[in-house]
Amino acid sequence: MAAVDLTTHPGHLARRLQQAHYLLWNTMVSEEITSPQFAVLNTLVAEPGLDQRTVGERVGLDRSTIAEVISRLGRRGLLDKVRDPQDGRRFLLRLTDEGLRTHKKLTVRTARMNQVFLAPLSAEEQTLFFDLIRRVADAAEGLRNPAAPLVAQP
Amino acid sequence: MAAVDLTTHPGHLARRLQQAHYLLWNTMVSEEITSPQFAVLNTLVAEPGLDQRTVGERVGLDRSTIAEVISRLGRRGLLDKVRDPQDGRRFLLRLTDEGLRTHKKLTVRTARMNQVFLAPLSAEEQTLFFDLIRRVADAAEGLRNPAAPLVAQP
DNA sequence: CACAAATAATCAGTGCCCTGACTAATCCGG
DNA sequence: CCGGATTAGTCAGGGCACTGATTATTTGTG
Repeated sequence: MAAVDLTTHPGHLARRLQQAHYLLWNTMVSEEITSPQFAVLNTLVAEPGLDQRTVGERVGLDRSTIAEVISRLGRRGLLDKVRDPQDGRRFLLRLTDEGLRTHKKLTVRTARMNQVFLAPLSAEEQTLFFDLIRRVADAAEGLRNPAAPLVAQP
Repeated sequence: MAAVDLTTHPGHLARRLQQAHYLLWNTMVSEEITSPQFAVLNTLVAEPGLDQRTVGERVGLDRSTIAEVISRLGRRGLLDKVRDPQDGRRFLLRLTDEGLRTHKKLTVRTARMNQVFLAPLSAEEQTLFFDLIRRVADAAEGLRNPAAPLVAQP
């Protein structure tokens, strides 16, 4: 009695979507480098010398998780970590040559994978897909920190 | 150079969407019972006496993960596990009264949470949101097991 | 200047998620 | 009826994700 239909639950759908993506990534992109790891590499290609916390902010990972991911990338020799001489709390991150090469290689494969992943949708639907997901995710994230409400609510 | 825009990567978006959902679930539904745990409870409300593997299939979890989730629910006294007398490999699962009560309570809260989560979208957009995600997830899952192609590809 | 508040990173603990290797039970063809 | 294939579940191992507590450094104020 009273069981609900999970296919109308966005959380369930989100989990399934991510699982599907994980699977495809593993077969089409890399078994060593994961999608969050690629996101970190990508961020450091765009902005070399960022500190750990900021990288986490860019890719959407909390302080603990980003530390683990970076430690793995460091162990694989894809990035270097040095204390910020200006601020002894920070570590500054920079890709190694190997890290840059890896990013380049995976960028190509990732693009291919995205095409396959989104193939079931038409071009307009793909745009909509991005837009809808982004709006929902952004809104939920906004609830996290009440922040300064731009408009006063009566 | 050559960094890509992660906001056009479905995998990145899917991860962010799930994180946002996790957050909202934690604050609006339960800090003890997780969304996958609720999915298992829900499946057993609909079909009491299912075996572990089938429950995993229903909610989209592999044999290892479903075993962990079920072990946690068992420890909390929300379900019972008994050997199938007909097939000694299987365990049959059934909610306890406490499990049923928990499911009922969370069903209400989950519905409220889904409303908040989807609030940024209009009714038509919500329908589209489900449809697009489902199609992408289903297609990717289909790539997993080649299965029997219904139509011959020339 | 000194001390409290804030900040960057780590650590411990919990839970989800997968693969690959293994055990135990059942099924099926000879 | 018996031995090989299949199937349900476990276990080891790696990675992602969060919270709460702790440590080290910096900042900001009296």
